[in-house]
Amino acid sequence: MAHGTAQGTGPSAARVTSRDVARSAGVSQATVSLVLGDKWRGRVSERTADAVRAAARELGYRPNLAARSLRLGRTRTVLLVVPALTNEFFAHVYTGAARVAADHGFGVVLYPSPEGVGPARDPFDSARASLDGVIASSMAADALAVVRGGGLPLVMLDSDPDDPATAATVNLDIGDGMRQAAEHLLGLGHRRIVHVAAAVDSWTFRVRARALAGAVRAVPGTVLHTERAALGVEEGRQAALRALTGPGPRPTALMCDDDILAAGACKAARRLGLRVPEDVSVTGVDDLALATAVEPELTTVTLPAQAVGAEGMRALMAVLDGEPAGDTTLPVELVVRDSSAPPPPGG
Amino acid sequence: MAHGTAQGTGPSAARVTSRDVARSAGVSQATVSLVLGDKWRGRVSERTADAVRAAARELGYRPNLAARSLRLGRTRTVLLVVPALTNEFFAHVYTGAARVAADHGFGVVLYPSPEGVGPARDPFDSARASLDGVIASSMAADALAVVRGGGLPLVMLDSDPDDPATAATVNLDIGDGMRQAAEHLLGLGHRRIVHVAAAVDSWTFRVRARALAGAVRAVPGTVLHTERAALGVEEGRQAALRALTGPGPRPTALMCDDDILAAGACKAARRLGLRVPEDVSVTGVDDLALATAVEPELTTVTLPAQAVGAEGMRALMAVLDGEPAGDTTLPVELVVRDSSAPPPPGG
DNA sequence: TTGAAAGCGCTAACAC
DNA sequence: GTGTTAGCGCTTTCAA
Repeated sequence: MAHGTAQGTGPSAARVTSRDVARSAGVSQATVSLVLGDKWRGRVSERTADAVRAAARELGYRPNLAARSLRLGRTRTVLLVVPALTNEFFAHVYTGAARVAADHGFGVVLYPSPEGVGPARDPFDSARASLDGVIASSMAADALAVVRGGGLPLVMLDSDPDDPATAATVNLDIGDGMRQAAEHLLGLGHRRIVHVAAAVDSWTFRVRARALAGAVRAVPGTVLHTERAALGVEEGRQAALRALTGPGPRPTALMCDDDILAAGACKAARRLGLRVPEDVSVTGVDDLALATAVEPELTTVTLPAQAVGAEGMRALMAVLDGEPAGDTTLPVELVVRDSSAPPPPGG
Repeated sequence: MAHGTAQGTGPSAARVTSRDVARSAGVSQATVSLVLGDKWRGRVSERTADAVRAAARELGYRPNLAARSLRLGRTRTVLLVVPALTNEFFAHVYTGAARVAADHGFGVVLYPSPEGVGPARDPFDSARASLDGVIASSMAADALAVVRGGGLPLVMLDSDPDDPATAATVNLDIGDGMRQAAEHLLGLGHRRIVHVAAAVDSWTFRVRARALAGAVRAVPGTVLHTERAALGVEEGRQAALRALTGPGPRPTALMCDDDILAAGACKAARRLGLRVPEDVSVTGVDDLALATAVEPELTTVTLPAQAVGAEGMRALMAVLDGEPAGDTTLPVELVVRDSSAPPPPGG
């Protein structure tokens, strides 16, 4: 109480340090550190410990993280790099990752790679926290270099497992998801399919294209075309429009690389006077809130986003503990809703 | 595991420090600090400066932020607390805030208050970075206490400007937005309106309700009811269902507190065999991507989310510089799209 | 059971 | 112009 107490609103009020606590409790600063760091068992008397804790509470003591980090050489903070904040998928990844991190006493700092494309600005400069490790999710190829630069343990999510610079990867079996969707449509009788593909150069989209092509080719008499679109409703609409109005017989199914493109595809169909799913079937990937917000509700591949984040963080924690951490692949599942049906009789 | 010495776990290579740079450049460590901190003009010779920079680049030197923070007592990092990551609005707030922060050499750490409701876990514990200031956006009343606890300069976004603990506020003229929407519908001839209100106790939603009630009451012969819903498509659908199937004559317009609820309202209408906008008009607030992803595209109030973030950060920067920072209110605007029209003839 | 002291990497005041 | 030095607040030996 001697000097301006702890919780002044202003920045001015001098911070309470462990020395203040020590003085107030009548012990040395080292003892404070021991007690509050929970390392006092059998080294400090119960009574002293209580006094320290009381004093700390009283003064509103908060350890200075910068000092601790400096001393320890570790920050207990990891960076999560995502291509976009606007996509729910990454919000869920964050949630899963943050939960596991918290269990280990770690914090997670989010770094949204600007615009999701192009080389990210240096996150090690922008996120001013010092970092113990990095998790990067679904990065486009050219945004990767920067993430790698830090020389920190790196776990990649939804990315090429063969990348040599990563300590571990956690992937979605997205290829299987595309296969499920394709087989669903093929089973319904569709033979002319257009892949409305994301115009993003990343592993996850390359896998989708490959799996889709494989599944469709396996059935004789099928035709697969591809239309590329940037990730957006309007872009999806335009790509679908091209697909539906191009030369030759009209496709009966549009398989979109994500739900946003699928929403655009539905709009394109509707504006052409086509009904979904009676005239055209549309499928997405992600199972965002959007998938059930639109009408008809989308048949889509649901992705365990939170599990991805959680597994990724577990892997990183293991790496930081010096344990090995291999590559994980999480299963995904098709959810059939109202945007897919057998092709029209003539189709 | 008691490893007394420095860099235990990390990526083997011991970190390059400014001492290493100094040794390599053949100067003192202080000179390195001067040069790299860009404070050398007229104190260090051009040649020495060059040598230092070359050595730093050569060795891949990165200053230890923890040490700098400790020394300076400031971190050049601010925390942005948002109720939910899944909402695009906050993603844009972040973008605006981060841009301004970067211009001032600051970084922004995002703290998504868990679940958007209920008391947030302590962000000063979770976001491990030490902080210079806090910006909080659209917080529910009960989540606020925690944010306030840090004793740091606090700027509130989209929140009660009369709150005494804040250094500054940046608000949207959301009341005016609701008024615009109401007058739009009233002007089209609607007289039975239901407010599909967010079941969230925060300033922004209280203002919406009040403004809406005021605008509707100003026109004689109008009836305004309220249905409450948690923020979600399904919840919005159910609330709208109640509104459309309740006793008495059916409302001709549903004014929703945000686009997500509006999407749900559209679904409810459609499932009842009602057309939007011919039988019921629906409006939202936010102008998310969702607003133009659904069919019909939503008439909604567009919010300058990025400007909110940018203004908030400017205010915080001012406060940190010891300058005054008042309260700002940003205008909003109704965008009329396809979900609103005159009420049906009999309506 | 407790205290004294070193030192993490950096910046800035001050000496040379 | 450049080097020396003190010290930010903390954790952790080591000595008492």
